[in-house]
Amino acid sequence: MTSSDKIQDMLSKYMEQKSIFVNKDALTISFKPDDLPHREEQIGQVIDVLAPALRGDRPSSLFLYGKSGTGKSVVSQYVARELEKASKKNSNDLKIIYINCKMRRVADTEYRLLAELSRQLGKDVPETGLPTNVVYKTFFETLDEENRLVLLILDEIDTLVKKIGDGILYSLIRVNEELEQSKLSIVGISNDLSFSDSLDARVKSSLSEEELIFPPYNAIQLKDILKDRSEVAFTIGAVDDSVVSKCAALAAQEHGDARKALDLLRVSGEIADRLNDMKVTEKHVDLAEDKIDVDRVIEVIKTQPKQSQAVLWSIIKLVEDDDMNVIETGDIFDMYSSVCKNSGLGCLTQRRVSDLIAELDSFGIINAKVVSKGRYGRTREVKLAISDQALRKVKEMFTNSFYFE
DNA sequence: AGTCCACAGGAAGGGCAGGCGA
DNA sequence: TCGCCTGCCCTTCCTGTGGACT
Repeated sequence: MTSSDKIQDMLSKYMEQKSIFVNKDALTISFKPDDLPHREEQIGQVIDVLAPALRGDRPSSLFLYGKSGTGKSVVSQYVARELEKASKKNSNDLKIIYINCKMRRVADTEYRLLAELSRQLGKDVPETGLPTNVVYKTFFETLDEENRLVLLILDEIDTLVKKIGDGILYSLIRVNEELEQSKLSIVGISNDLSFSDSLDARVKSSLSEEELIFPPYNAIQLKDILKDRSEVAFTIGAVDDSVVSKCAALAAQEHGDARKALDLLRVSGEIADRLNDMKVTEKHVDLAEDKIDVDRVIEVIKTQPKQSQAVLWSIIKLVEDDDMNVIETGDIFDMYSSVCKNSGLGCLTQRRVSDLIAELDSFGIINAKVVSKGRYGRTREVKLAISDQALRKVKEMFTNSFYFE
């Protein structure tokens, strides 16, 4: 039997296997449900603010706050879709642009955001090369040529402002004064409740004419959501009530995050599927919880540049060293220098390594706390923030890599 | 009260790659 | 092809800092 035959054999066995999924998409965040349980009130409020768009009036700018997985994005997109539908019926044209500012290479610089906005309006802009003021001009002109109301939804707007400041928002707000034929309205979405405090007063007052706070879901509400979705996603009887309850409870512990609840249920199903089980059990949920955590860590680390990986590897080596109780920036830099020397990697300065440590902290891979030790200086105390299981996988990944051993 | 440590972290700018228009 | 512009990664230089020590 050739290896191709073997693979074909495996694939045909896979095709013969019965799946407990009917429509797995229903458990992903890209799924657009017909109903959004427990968000009726918020939907009504968003509609109240945005409905003037249907009469061609510019709606007040709107700000949605709430932790991750509380339904901000899904509600705003849901209302946007409905508005678009209604505007088509009324032959009152309305253009909606949705941008997730957390997406890499979409909104991490002023240039890219403006280029992306122009692109969504149908005007192609090169990825780099043009002066920013030219991209500005292109966007304004394209926007004005639209000759209609444009509703711009900026999801995770706090990451945008962290990266490039609030100047761009000021320009976007002011754009209405320069437009002759079109109108622009902004909906901002943020996970960070204190976000608006960091804004310039003028931006703050114009951007948050209307504000809405999305409360977290509780376990009972999460259970309702999961139940609805699992009925679409799974074959009848594949998921017990207890499994849904467990996923809901675990996600409720994590500030009522519906995304986490859906992930848990989906991965539990995938695990059951792979084990050829025709029913999802609580055991699968436990396995799913571990898997999600490990996958997240590995994914983050894999996408880091070599230098950042070398810093993390240095930290892991120090943690493994029994003599080290507390790991500090200086220790990490020394270890990092020797890792670089052994691996032939170019050695960065301590200043840069300090930034890489801060980055690893922001990814949740390590915990870095700035402490002062009196006359022995100021430093960061660093601990690993990943589970033993994830650590094992990470070590495996590093020792198998070309660079580190 | 003053000193001093070991950094944190801000600011400025260099060098590079990718891309544009002339 | 050249000059210019951008983002990105990095270095260099610098000021700031909390609290143990003197």
